[in-house]
Amino acid sequence: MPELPEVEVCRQGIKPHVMDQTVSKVIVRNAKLRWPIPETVQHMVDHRVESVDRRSKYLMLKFDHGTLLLHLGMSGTIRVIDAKTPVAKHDHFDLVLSNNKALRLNDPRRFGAVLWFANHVDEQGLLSKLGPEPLSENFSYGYLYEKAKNRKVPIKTFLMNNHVVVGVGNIYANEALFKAGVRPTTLSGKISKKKFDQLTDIIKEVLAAAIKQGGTTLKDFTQADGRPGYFAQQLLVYGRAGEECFNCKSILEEVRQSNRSSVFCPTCQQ
DNA sequence: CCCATGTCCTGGTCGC
DNA sequence: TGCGACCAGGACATGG
Repeated sequence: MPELPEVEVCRQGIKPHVMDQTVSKVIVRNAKLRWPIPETVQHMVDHRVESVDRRSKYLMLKFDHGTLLLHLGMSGTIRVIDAKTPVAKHDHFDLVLSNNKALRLNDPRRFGAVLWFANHVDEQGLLSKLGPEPLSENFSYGYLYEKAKNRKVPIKTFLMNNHVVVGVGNIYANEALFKAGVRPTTLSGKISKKKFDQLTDIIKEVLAAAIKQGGTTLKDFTQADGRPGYFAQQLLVYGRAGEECFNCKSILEEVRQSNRSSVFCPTCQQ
């Protein structure tokens, strides 16, 4: 569920409740996430949240003496709740705040992460090799073209590589390539600068549109099954293999690339 | 049994 | 041959 738009929506949603609050308690119910939750998360107690930022799909809560890094993995969700809300299955971590609310992480598959870094988080290896934010000015015309020179990896795999650009997951990679009329299997190094620049615009548009609708996801989030469907209606190719292309009625095809499914229109994406 | 929105790590390949 | 960049696939855990 968490692609970049949802993480950004999550950030915007939790920020007003968390900003400037002091941590009163840190509860670790299950430390076994992607990496063990370190004991040092207790260092947050009695310190104030100074900012709520995002880099790639990482949420960053900054304190005067360090940074809490949160990643939702494949199945994580974060909610701001009353601190006394009964614990549910897979509620692994709470950050209890002085306003009697808590930031609660639920993550069935436990691919997420909760990490504490004293001082400068940006120097850590996790963030140091990441490509530009797709919605920033650093992701500009010419960037993808230069980065793709001499690369033989298929464009779909290229776009999903965090060292190239962050936040483009499987769903949005499929969608952006359809909108750009580029077949996912096309070798990156063979794509023209013009087409790459067009793709740059489309990636920004698709992600921005998804963030805009993300509010709905957050609002519906407390519902029983919590499964967001907000983007499902918007998807043009993802999950639609075997169905008709909305543009030309051809039957959409599916291939597997790097162990992930790619869906494309054989007519519109030559 | 199949599949699944992420991403780190390993080991192999390629090209200079 | 060496080295570094690049790349495919495995691994993680749970649920539908």
